[in-house]
Amino acid sequence: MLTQTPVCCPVLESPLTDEEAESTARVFRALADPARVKLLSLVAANPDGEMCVCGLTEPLGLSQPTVSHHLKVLVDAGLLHREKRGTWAWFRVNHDAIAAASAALR
Amino acid sequence: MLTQTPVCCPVLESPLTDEEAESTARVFRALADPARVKLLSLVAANPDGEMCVCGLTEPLGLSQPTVSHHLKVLVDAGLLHREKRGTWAWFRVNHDAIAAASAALR
DNA sequence: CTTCTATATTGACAGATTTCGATTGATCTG
DNA sequence: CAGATCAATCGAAATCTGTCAATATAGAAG
Repeated sequence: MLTQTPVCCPVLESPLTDEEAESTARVFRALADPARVKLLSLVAANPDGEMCVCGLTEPLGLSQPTVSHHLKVLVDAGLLHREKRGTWAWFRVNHDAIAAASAALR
Repeated sequence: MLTQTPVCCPVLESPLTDEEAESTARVFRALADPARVKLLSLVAANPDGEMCVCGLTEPLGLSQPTVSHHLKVLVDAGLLHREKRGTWAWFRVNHDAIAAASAALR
């Protein structure tokens, strides 16, 4: 259960408050696992810009529940967008959130 | 004991290999804790561009060994540079590494 | 050489994370 | 409705992480 949407704050400009540091670290924590980094790159690299779980399980070499878990972490962090269409769940990269994370390090 | 220097790879361009994903996640893992994000911002915001452990323990509200631990994680990830001068250890932000992490998300 | 001071390391513990198998829920198809 | 398929959730095991107190190390000062 997510209580608030994570927001990335500029890290190098001025000392962050506890809340800002917590919120920023939350986003980077979502990027702190190789499986999730790979998931992001797989979804982003797909020509259609979206993929379903069924297309992600095999290239990751992890079980379906594990992939589902990692996708949830990315969605909760705001880095992926999930859309359920019929039985399938389609994921797209949230480029705004990624850009915010990138900008936080400049 | 660090076996290899972490390298950030562009996440959104093409699917990453296992090694690239591992290496990239390692850098973000260093940013995945509020104490370390705060440490980075404290060092970066300091006019001199460097700080010693003694100046970082109090604003973090953590014990000296814990701060020392977090600083080691940041140094191992290449995000901070440590220079021992006498009894003091001075830390500077490695702006190249930070820029690489930022660029990996573009 | 002894003492003091600043960091680093060790050891221990609690809590979080990763992972899977089994199950559930939801939707499509016959 | 019955069966099949895709994804999410649950429960549990193993591992990793953050934290501190205690100790070690290394340089500075007397």
